[in-house]
Amino acid sequence: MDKSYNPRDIEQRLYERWENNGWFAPAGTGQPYCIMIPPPNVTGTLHMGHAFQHTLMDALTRLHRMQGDNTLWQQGTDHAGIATQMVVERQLNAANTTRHDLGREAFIARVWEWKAQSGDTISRQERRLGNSVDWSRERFTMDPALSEAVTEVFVRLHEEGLIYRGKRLVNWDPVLHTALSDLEVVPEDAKGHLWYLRYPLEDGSGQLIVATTRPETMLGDTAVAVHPEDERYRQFVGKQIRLPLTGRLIPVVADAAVDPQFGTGCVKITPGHDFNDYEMGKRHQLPLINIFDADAALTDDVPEPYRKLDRFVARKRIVADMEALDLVEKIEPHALKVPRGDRSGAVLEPWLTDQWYVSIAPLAAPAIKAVEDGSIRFVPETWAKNYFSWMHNIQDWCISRQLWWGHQIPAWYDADGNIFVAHDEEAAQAKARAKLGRDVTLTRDEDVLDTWFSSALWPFSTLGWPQQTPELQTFYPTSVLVTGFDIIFFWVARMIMMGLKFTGQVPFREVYITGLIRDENGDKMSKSKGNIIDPLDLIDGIDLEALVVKRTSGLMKPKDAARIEKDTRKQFPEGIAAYGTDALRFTFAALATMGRDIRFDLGRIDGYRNFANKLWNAARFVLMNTETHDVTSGDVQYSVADRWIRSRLGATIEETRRRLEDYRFDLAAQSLYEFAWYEYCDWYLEFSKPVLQSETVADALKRGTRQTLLAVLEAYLRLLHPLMPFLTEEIWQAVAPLTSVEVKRVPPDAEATIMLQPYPHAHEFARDEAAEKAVAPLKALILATRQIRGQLDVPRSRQMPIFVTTPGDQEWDVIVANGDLIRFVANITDITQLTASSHMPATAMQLIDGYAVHAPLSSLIDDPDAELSRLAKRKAKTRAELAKCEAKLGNQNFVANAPAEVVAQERARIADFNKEIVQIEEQESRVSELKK
RNA sequence: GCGCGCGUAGCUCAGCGGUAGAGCACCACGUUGACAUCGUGGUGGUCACAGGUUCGAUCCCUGUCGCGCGCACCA
Repeated sequence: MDKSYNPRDIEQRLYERWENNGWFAPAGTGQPYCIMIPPPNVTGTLHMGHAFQHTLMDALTRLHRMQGDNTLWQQGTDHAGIATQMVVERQLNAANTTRHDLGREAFIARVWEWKAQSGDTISRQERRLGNSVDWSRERFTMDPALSEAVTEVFVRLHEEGLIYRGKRLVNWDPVLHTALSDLEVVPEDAKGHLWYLRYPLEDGSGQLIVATTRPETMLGDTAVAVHPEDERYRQFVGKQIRLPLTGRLIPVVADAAVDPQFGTGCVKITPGHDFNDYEMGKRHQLPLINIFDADAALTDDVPEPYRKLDRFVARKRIVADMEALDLVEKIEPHALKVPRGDRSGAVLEPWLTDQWYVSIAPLAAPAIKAVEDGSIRFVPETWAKNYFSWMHNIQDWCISRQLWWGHQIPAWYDADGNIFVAHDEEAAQAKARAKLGRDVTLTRDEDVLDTWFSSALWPFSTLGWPQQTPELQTFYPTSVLVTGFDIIFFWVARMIMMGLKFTGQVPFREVYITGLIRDENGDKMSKSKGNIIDPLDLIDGIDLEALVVKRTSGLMKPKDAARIEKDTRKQFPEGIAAYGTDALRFTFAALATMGRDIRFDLGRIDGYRNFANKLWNAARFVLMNTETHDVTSGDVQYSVADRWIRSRLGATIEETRRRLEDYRFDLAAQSLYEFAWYEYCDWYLEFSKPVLQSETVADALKRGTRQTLLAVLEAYLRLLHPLMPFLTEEIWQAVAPLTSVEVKRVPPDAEATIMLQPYPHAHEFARDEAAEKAVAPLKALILATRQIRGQLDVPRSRQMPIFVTTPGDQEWDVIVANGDLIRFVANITDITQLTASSHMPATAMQLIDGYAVHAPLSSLIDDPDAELSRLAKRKAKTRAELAKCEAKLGNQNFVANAPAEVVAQERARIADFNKEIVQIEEQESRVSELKK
């Protein structure tokens, strides 16, 4: 092995080997375990959020595969209708052409080209992240088989009356020229105005003043409404108003939906362009006037001067004209929410169109029940609340989109407007013939389905539904869905509804909701903010110039470039270092705390890269001390240290397994980190050195230590593998052959891989209380000696003797038995038990856990004050603690009410502190002697 | 307006009724054969604030403040 850990050298090579051996495909003989990847959009590349979630999914997948489960991680991508169409349209615009120039067929061909390219990029990224997805089963939402599932679902829902075509107001995107579902509307805070307009009564008896944020819609007004109880206006109800600018007569109606407190209490009613007004219009049988076209410009149904004007131009014009007529009472500033499309950012317009809808209530009821009765469990549970509140208020789902890229709706129309929904044109024709008794000319609906319609089927469409395939029977319902809270409504809820509807079973048993990855300031990462980090740049590194170019090119608003460049240069003056996939993955795991967004902190990945390097070097140490020896045959004797580290590994296995089961990847990572660094490397490797380097230690004992070094490392690598797949495989390949563990190979003549070895069980490394207890005095003495050295600047290279007192004789026996070890690790000459009659030279003293360690230092004679000040500090600390304890025990209520255990513990502490103070004071007087 | 989350060391975050933790940063010392991507020691905290419950509260409850998010309203 090389002296330094270099991830670049190992990662790609290993991934190819795993993939080429087909080890990602389900092959376990145990329970089925399946995770459906949330299919990334083929709009571009994977971002940090993907990399994060994929790390967790891969960890779970690898864990279960090692446990022998029949494990499938289903890979695939999503066609992402609007988003992808926009990307390709933008490319066309850049080339000074449009999709309309190309025509539908050529345009779609063009999108397929883009899909191939983007899909390749995504695959490459997945591979670099080490994701053990089953590539042989990769799916795309517009694959023929998946499209067939979409058609099947559409036809069946239509047959049951759960899909219907309706004419009503929808959220219309006047830039993209498509309808959107409610979920795709993002209300944005805006500063606008409230215009108070005078509407004269037809009989000349006065006027009503209406307040509106959208004066241009007055051209479509068909009533003015007041609250029925509103005394101010009761007399006007039923009268007619002469609508200014148009001269139309509209009634004054009374409706309880009017808020008398708002504005003047009079509302202009525009049923054609406002959801509330639409409802009110229905209640009062008001006519509906459509004043906007698909671009949200005014139609020919308005007075001539305003025709063809854009809505915002028309607004100015109308306000000016009203002012000229002295019909504007006043204008107030007003904060409002403007509805914008989540993709285009355009201000949406409520618009009357024909669209397809899913009748949602019958689907929602069982989906609510599934979460209520625990068939599906949210982790963390708090997200179930959000799910319920949305599901209880859910509205019918508008599924048709006026786009080209997507699943075309399987509906055909004849010349009379009859609708025939069927799997294909032939079947539609058959239906027409059955109904009309003759052949007719059919035209297919041009619209496509909301992209989430096919995503909703993903858990079963990828497994072959509507066919009852073996895969479907084996892997459905899937085990867990790992995704972000931002798509609970878009995706999770809809999968549950569709899954229950078409398979009769839940699509997954658990939903693990991750936090969102944010930048170091807590901002969402986005291209326009210029704060995106490509996960591959963390793996491979990137220099500053390349990073700046990457962040500033292809911006929607090119003028952001200067700011982005400045911020980037400030934050990454050196660019980004190459950390490797394992370090990135471990960082994601360590940051994956429950129910909290994640600020991505480069400091963390730095630390975990170092961790990888630490393991690498620990492995080198183990190998260079074991490779040239026959470790597996001959007598074996285990030292206290050997038994201790085995016991600690057992505890770590237990902890890690438990944490992974709870989806506490952060705590699993922490337990793995702490064991490797603070126990195995910091202590056990040091303990092993005196044994291995001694010329007098028995071979059996050396063999015991070598076996332990190897066995603990080998099992630990398996324990860590789900989080750091590459490093663990690379080291394991070198380590496993030296151990006596039975290596699993499938088939028997196959190459060995850590991927398919069993995940460690705690019982393989049983707890050894006696060993754990025995190591405590060794650590205490070594730590105390180091503290003396550290605080008095005594270099480690300077040997010295120590005098010690122990809490009891047992501990002293342990110290005697392991004297060589302590002497070696702490670089000590002699260890002498301190008795009342001991004669000591000038010493520095350190107390720790009931042990006192004295180190004779000639330098103390020159500077006793250094020691005295250390002692004074320690005494103050001890006294403070003592005072707290005494206060507690002085409280009768505490003694009476606290558990006996706690009271006893406090009493013991008081005794310990008192003993410490005596020891400190004795030492103080000894040192003071030196000053004389 | 309803709901949710968060506020712990300079920074990023664990913890959670009984002696406040980690990484990074910082200070001092140190290259002996695993590792300077390192080792050893150290500095650093009224656990946002105020009440309450409790023998005991960073932890449980109530309220306040601050930050973020979702839903609803929004003429």
